[in-house]
Amino acid sequence: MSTIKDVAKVAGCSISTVSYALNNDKRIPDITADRIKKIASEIGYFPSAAARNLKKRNTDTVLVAISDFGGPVYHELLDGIHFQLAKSGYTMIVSTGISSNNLLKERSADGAVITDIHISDQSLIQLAKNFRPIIVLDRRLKDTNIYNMTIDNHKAMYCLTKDILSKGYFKIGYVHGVKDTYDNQTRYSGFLAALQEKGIKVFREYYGNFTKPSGIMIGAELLKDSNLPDMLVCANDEMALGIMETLQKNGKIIPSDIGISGFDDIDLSSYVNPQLSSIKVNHFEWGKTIALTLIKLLKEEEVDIHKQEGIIMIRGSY
Amino acid sequence: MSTIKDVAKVAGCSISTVSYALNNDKRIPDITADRIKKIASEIGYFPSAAARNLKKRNTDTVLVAISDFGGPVYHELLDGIHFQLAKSGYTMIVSTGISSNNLLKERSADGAVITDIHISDQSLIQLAKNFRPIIVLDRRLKDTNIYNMTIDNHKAMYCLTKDILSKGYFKIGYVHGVKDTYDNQTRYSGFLAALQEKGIKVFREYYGNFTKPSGIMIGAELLKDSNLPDMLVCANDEMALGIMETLQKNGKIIPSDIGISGFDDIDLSSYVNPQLSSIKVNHFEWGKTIALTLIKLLKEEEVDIHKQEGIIMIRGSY
DNA sequence: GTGAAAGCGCTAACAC
DNA sequence: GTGTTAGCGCTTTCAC
Repeated sequence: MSTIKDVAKVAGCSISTVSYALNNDKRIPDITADRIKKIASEIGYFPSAAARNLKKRNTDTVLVAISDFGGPVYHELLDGIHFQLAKSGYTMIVSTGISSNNLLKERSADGAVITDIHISDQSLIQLAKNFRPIIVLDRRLKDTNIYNMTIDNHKAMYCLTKDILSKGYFKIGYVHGVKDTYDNQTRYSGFLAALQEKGIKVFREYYGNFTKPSGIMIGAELLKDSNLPDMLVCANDEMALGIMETLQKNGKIIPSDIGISGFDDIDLSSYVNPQLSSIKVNHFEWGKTIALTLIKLLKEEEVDIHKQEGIIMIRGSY
Repeated sequence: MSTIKDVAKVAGCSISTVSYALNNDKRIPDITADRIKKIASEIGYFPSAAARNLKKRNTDTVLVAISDFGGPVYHELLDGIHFQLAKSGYTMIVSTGISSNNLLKERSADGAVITDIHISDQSLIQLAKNFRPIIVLDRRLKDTNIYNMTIDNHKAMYCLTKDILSKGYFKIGYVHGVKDTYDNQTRYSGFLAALQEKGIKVFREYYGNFTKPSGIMIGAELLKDSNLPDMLVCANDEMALGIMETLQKNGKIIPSDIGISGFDDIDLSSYVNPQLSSIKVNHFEWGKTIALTLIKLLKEEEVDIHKQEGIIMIRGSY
């Protein structure tokens, strides 16, 4: 492993000159700088992140902490964040579980984006005190260094429900995800707002947990019911898909017997028949916005945090 | 930001005692150690990764560099690697693109797992010189610090083809992925080996690029052909799915008109009708094996590198 | 059992 | 334009 000293030795100058040259300090004339850079590359020198981070007290790195790598939603989000970060000269690292904790508390990044329900509000608040800005995507949380950027669930669900109502549906059931999550609550509230505006009551409510198996169970429950809703608004696609599959297997026709809608627009929703109407978010764009916001925060510039809009995808399922 | 000095001040001892206590050095009696730990936690002290890494010349961190976050295969692999790494006290970071390069060259991790075709063999070899062990999953490459761990494509494809032959198919076509990739070559060679064993010639070969659109194009090409193969062995699922969709849309019945098989067993392959026969790898287990191997390498223990076996999933598509 | 001190590889203030 | 040097926050050797 070569160090800055080795470069200085070969170049016949001091280590500070090497440092200046490699960091493009204007005081070093181009000829000298180029010579030094050439030497550095010849002997295969790269500055040590550890040493630089220690001295500069920053890492030029952003951490993205996620729950797991299997979520159907994250890919474009991560790609979008990385795209913007790279463009601005930052390095992005992604982590899960205990690794996220280690990286956060030992300050291995200058800022972080969190979408990991396994990290409690408590420990996030504690971590944030020692840390630089943290953007949370999966909850609302107000504290030092913590910023919330969420999808405008309420608005998107409100618009979707208005569209459903305009199609003449009125026996409308709602399928909840995990009850006290931010996503479930805000989606539900948007749904309710649209119904209330028309003076319509919720026909029935069902309780799932955002997974397909919970949708399958709700589907089975529905089949026993002689007085079915004519429309089912689901808090996410996975449950909607589970319900749809169960209903169709048992001879129900969608959308003529019963309409159904989801939220998230996962890939599979375009593969089923009829295609599932849902709400989609341009995650790549959202990722870019998040990264841009975090970069401003890191530079201590003014930020104006806004919610990401959902896009309503009306297809064949209602 | 509190440092080790702050803890020492409050505890009324030297920084070395704090360091010993926090690192569970047996020389410090439990009573003292506990007192110091309590103080540290009270003032919210966590050691700085940068300082520790610089002094210890290691990071206890492993980097996993991937092509992008959208690949259908990676989730369980990453989860498997993380599971094992966490169990052994390592932190895992995942990165793509330029970030991977930065992290690698600045030695932000002690070892790395690479599955990113965008990193050239050349730069990998160069990076590996300065770096600690690197395990590559997506190619064969022999050099200092570089270790290959791959799926036994040849064997899996050989076994699948043998099974296909035993079902009586003999006009067998092969659908290539990107021609000169490791995956394509080894899968093809397994296919050929099984045919040769029976003295059967390849009926026809088709050339795709591992994507669904390329499968769709091959499907269109097939439809123009009056003398179709009776079986299509594809280098991966995505192409197989594209072909299948195109053929079915045009009235061909699978498997009676033509059989088809894939490789990778992506989720979607169980959703189509008939379900696609394919080769599956237990990626979570494979991830654990990879992590275990890397940990041994980091500890400079003996390793015995073996290929991961594929599991043949015979379903309805042939 | 505890402390003083050296030093990991850099950056940057300061001197010339 | 270049060099000397202090010091970032730790770990660890050595002394006591």
